[in-house]
Amino acid sequence: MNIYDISKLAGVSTATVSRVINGFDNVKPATRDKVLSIMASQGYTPNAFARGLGLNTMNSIGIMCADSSDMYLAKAVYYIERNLREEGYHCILTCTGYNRDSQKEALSSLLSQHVDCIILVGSTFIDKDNKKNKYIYDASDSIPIMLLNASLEHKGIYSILCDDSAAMQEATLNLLDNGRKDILYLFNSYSYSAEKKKSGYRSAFELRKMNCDERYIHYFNGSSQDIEGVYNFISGLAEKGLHFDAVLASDDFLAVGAIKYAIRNGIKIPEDLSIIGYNNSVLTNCCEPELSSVDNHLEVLCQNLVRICIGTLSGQSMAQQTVFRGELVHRKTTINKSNDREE
Amino acid sequence: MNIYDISKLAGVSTATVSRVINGFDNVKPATRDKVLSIMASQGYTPNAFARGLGLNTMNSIGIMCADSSDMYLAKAVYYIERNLREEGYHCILTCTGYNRDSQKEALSSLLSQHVDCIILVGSTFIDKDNKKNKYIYDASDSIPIMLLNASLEHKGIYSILCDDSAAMQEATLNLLDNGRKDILYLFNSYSYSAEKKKSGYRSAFELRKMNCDERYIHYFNGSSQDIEGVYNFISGLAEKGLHFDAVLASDDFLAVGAIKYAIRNGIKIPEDLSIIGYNNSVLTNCCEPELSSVDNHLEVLCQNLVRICIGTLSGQSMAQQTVFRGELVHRKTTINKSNDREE
DNA sequence: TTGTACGCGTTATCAA
DNA sequence: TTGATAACGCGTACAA
Repeated sequence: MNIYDISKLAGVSTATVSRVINGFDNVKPATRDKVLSIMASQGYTPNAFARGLGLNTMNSIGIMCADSSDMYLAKAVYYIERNLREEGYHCILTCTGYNRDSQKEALSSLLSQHVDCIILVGSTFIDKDNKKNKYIYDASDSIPIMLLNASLEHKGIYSILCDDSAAMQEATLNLLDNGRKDILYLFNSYSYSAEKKKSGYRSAFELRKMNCDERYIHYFNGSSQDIEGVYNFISGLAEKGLHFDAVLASDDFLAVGAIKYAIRNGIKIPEDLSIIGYNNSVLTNCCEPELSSVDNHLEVLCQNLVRICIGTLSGQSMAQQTVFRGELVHRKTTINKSNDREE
Repeated sequence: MNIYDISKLAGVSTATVSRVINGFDNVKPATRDKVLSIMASQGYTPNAFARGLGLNTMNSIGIMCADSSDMYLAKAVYYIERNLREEGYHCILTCTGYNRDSQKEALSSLLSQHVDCIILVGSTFIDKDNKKNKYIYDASDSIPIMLLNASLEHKGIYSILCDDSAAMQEATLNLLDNGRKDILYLFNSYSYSAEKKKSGYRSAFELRKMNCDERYIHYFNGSSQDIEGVYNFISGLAEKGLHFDAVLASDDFLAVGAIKYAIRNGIKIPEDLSIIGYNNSVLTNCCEPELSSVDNHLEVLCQNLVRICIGTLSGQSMAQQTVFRGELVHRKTTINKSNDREE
């Protein structure tokens, strides 16, 4: 069943059927009704491939993310997909992993699929050595590229992010201003976003004219599922003589490991150990005491990303960089001398 | 740059270029090399839409899931996407939500995109009233439909699932055989899979010639993010006089709520309260004590789903229903008199 | 308001 | 081993 069949049944030309399909108003109402009823009775749907060939688009958008089973990335993908779908686009999801070659391959695969736009979810796709970002710059010559939680300055690249540095600085300041001296900083990635967080931690010390001791900054090289591993990691640091009265983590799961460490060693939270996580995920609610964490308003980020994406695709000129502020959400693992806000 | 341009530059016909592209062997090596080098130098890629129009496929597969930010579904999507990508397919993801009309709409949207196959992730798409599953049966007339964690008997529908009933029965038996009398059963869905779990709970009592008291079966109507809500829910049941010495939950987050209840009320786990969750998610590791949970081997399910999917698409005759067994993973919230296996 | 005819870029069939 | 050409099904100038 194609447009020819419909046109014959309706006794009109394919052009008229096409006009009806695409809602043009220069069709006599009687003709339109007849065509519509025949299309309905035949259950006819225009062939998407033929349409794509002619119009050079199938209204599809590529979403790249390293690991859509990661809680944070999964949420991002979810928000983005829902918003795009409402706008009539469908999403091709590719989980690339963290290997750069796989990521490049996935990108060119999407390009060869002729998607209208590609969204890079998370900063793992950006290289510190800017020359190595050429694969992204090249892609942006053919279609718009959207970056979530990362930033790259280039025509055709649109960055939507939370100021992770400021958010982490705020969290660090909260700890310092509540009398914490030895803040263990845990991170598990060297991505763009992760480095920003770390710089926020450091800058807080500068701001308070304090020395930021590098011995308190530690990289956990393990899976985000392996909370027991985090516990062992922290225990190891303590056994080596490192003393700390606070833990600040670049991800909630690391902070949960710290809570485990405190509970198992009879350390009081938050009196003797304050703990702050990042992402404000469900993990914050599943431990006792509940974890204070930085919320970077992912849903808002995603809504704006889609807004800018759609705007760009419809030819409007949109902001190249859009930055939001994160927010420290206090729960039970921090002392909050100002106001003890509850969720 | 299209196949005509390449053919001109190479001084051959488009047919020959097409043969080279598709790796046919009836091309003179010298010709092939020339065409290949020209394609490479021009950075030529065949137009996917034109190819799709001719072949009536773009090697794309639709994945429907209600909520890809749900931890369990996110993992499923991840495994499926990775496996399909390896086989040369790309995935169109649609997050439908739990509303049936939205789900139907998403399904027909995928059909109109001419995907090669549709995968329904999770049993929320299946209706207890089998007549209402017509939309799935209809779809299966045009392309294969794969069901993860659900089952429907029909030509063109392939079901891959874990025997949730048996797994839940095993978990219940473990509790009963360790002397638990009053097992609170918590669930949060009426899906196919959820009903199977519940029936497993009930059948365990039958097996032990015990009475299954319906007053112990409770539906939590809230978000999986709302662990505090679960805590309140359980507290409410206790305050109303319900006594229980075990909690069995259809999802880990419900079980975590039970752990909170025990901790805050000074109830000893597992001595005075045994708790078992379901899905064996990361939540099992982020609480203290760590949660025993049923693992339904999601990765294996997904691998097999993709295997069967690919087989079907390549014309092979594949199993209509494939069932795996779940497994109770003991951690710190259960007594395991047989063997205390650790992860 | 409607119809004709061509272009979109492939693949596949057939003939050479 | 190669080439000419007809599909594939739609959108759209252009003509009427």
